[in-house]
Amino acid sequence: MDVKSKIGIRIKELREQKNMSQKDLAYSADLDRSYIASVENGQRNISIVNIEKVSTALGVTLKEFFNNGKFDNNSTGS
Amino acid sequence: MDVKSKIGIRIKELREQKNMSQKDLAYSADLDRSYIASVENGQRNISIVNIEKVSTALGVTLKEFFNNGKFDNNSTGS
DNA sequence: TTGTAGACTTTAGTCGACA
DNA sequence: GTGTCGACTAAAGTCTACA
Repeated sequence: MDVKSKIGIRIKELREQKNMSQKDLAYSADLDRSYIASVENGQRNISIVNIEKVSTALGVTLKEFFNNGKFDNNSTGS
Repeated sequence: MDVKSKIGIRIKELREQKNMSQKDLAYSADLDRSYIASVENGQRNISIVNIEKVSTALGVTLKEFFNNGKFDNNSTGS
């Protein structure tokens, strides 16, 4: 599984834990809702600045965001 | 301090631990050397795909990359 | 060995609309 | 509430070159 998908799944799981809609998250992170949708579906290569915005909106630090089994192995080839 | 600078410092510290030059890292991560330079100096908003490439080239997982005091607090406002 | 600059191509990210 | 599409603007990332 590639990083874009991992990030998307992580965002979605944190968002649902907070009972937020994509619209809520988009507003709170100051990003476009349709963009959040495509990121969650692993279609977009999100930048670090926006990952931080989303993390903040979800109430976690970057460290916490990445402190998850999904990120225990990189998908990049050797 | 903003995320772009934190990422840059983190990359540089890991790179120096491995005794790699920017050129080595660029080659290994399949990115441009001048680009690595500007990322290390906090001038670029690197994307997640490239963060993973760099992490892999540096021999750490994404989890390890972000498992660092610098990422304990987000710089994004409230 | 690293920083930066300029010109370039590709993609991130916005916005409105509709299923 | 979410996915996607099309058209748009801003910015990522490449490449060559020189201090």
